[in-house]
Amino acid sequence: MSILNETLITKRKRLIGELVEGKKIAAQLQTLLHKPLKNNGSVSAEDLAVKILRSFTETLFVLSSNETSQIYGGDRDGGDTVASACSEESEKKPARVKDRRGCYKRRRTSDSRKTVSPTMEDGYAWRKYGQKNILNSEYPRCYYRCTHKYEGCKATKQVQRIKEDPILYQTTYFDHHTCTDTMRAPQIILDSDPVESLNLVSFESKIPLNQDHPSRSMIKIPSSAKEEPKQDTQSDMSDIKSSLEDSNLSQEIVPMKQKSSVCAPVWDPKTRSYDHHDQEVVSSFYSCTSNSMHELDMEGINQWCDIENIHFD
DNA sequence: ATGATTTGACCCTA
DNA sequence: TAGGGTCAAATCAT
Repeated sequence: MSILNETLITKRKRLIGELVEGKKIAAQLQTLLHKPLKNNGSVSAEDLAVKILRSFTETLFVLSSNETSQIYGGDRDGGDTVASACSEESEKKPARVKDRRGCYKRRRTSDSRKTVSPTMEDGYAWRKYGQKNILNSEYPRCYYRCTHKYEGCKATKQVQRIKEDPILYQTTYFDHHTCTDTMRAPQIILDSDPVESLNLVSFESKIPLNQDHPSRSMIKIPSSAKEEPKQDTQSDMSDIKSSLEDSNLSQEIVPMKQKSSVCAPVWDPKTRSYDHHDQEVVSSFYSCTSNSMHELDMEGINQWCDIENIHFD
């Protein structure tokens, strides 16, 4: 069996595993939502929501990554690793190194994955390390690296607003996260845009998933929708609800459960993925255009997305 | 005090 | 050599 086939099978298994896990946790969340008072606190609704979101993000990440980078792990000739040798050496050098010659190589574009999204959030913890004005670009390009760089994770990304559609961000990812799940823990963020807030939920890693940690969900109260999202406001799930109410968004929310009808969300391909040739590879990121996500109809979702019955040829 | 962001300098590559 | 990617001191935020 070829390496390519083995990789595809591994990828499929990972996708199925993530989706099945997500469904399982969603079912737990459903139970919890129906009997919130009987929960003794061993697992919170937020924990479950966080796990679901992490599962979806992993799935989307696998789908949006190209085969080549899956196979070679993004460093097949050693030329893609930017500043890796430099960072290793810099740990030994306490002061600023003036001579940075040979410190890094310009990365190649062959192992990049592009996405276009109304939010910069993607479920990972990033640290900004630079910003540049780009020629003929109206908006600066921001450079991020994984928060866990010094633990060995080489993932980086570049984010830039799209000139033609400034509410959208084009994100280019380089390398893959090698930081483990124990390093990652999503935080729920509702996008700053009032409408997107209802439809797009993203999260970023800050604390270990498996740690017994106080609630760290966050919400962006709709403010200036044009501002770049900041992620420093902590609140719990009740805060999210009250925030929505405070921001008058609750008036726009239509309960999802409507009599006996199965209500499946309507997905809008706002976010697209591209390979390094700018060819659209999969419409893997969708935002829900329905304003009816206030109450989850898990039965409907189960029918709408029978994950465990997915078969691959 | 600690961690994140800003920003100018430095360096590499097309 | 210009443009783009990264570093790291200074600054800001918590």
